[in-house]
Amino acid sequence: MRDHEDTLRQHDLPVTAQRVSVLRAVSRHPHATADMLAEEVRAELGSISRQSVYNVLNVLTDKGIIRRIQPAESAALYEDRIGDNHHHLVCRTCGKTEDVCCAVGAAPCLTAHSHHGFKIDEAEVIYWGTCPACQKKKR
Amino acid sequence: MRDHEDTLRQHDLPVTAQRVSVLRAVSRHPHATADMLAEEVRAELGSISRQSVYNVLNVLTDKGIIRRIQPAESAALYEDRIGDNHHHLVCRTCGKTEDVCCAVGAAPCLTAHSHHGFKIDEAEVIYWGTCPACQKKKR
DNA sequence: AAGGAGTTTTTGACAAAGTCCAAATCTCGG
DNA sequence: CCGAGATTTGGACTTTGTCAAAAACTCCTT
Repeated sequence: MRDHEDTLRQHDLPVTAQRVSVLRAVSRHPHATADMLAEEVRAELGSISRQSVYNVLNVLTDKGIIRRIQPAESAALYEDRIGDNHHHLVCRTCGKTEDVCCAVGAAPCLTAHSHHGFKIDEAEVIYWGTCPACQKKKR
Repeated sequence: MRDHEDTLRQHDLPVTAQRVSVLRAVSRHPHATADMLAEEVRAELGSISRQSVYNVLNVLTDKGIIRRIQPAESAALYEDRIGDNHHHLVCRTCGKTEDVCCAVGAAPCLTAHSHHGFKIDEAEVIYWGTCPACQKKKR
């Protein structure tokens, strides 16, 4: 938690209980939604407004302290782990989300021939499939 | 339009004016939202309910006749072009979306070492960047 | 340690994108 | 042309998130 306070200060963000707690929650629960994180924070702080959760998540995302991923058909998910260009694996049935190391190497897909004059700054990859548990259920 | 009727029959879907018109609209405007498509259909048919647009789009997507893409921060987009494993390039500033041929070759990313026991069936890639027009404006 | 400027948090209204449900309408095979 | 079954409609509702103004807090300065 001290770590988290330091992180905030390093980014010139005033330290508040809400921010520290959200940061802790994200860190404990990678791939959680804003709603799930709000629950976590409430368990710790007693209460927090929905707006604050969004405020904090937006600020942290803007500063690059956390990363937001938004798989289709789902609310945004947040994670701690940044700067290592990993991708995600999402179960079509239950939504379970896992990290996947970059298949090809380092920032591979960025090699998209700078098509159409676009200046590309990120390649987002989501693998869709069925998780082990859901594979079993269906059979 | 005849083509579209045939497409529907081939998939055992009763042919309705709404379906044919939505299909035409998607075909004319790749990367359009449900809302934009509803406008198009209204221009052609006079009217269509919001629910029907969603019904039709969902059915067509389920049958694999069209494809739905859902970039972060945007409503779902629909497109005609399927089965060629192409990806997308989205402008962070104006949302403009373009097709990109698969950078590496054929279904490349699917090589994600079937991690975690997941059965992967699709690799979705979105390249984020800035389109030429927005690059100019910013300077 | 107290004061105050500038941020954050809170509250409550609002918006966009979809879904749910029941009633009305339409399609297509016989 | 009929009727069973699928589709379309309209309206309420849900989810996820943003806006704005007032209250509360953080942290720098003294």
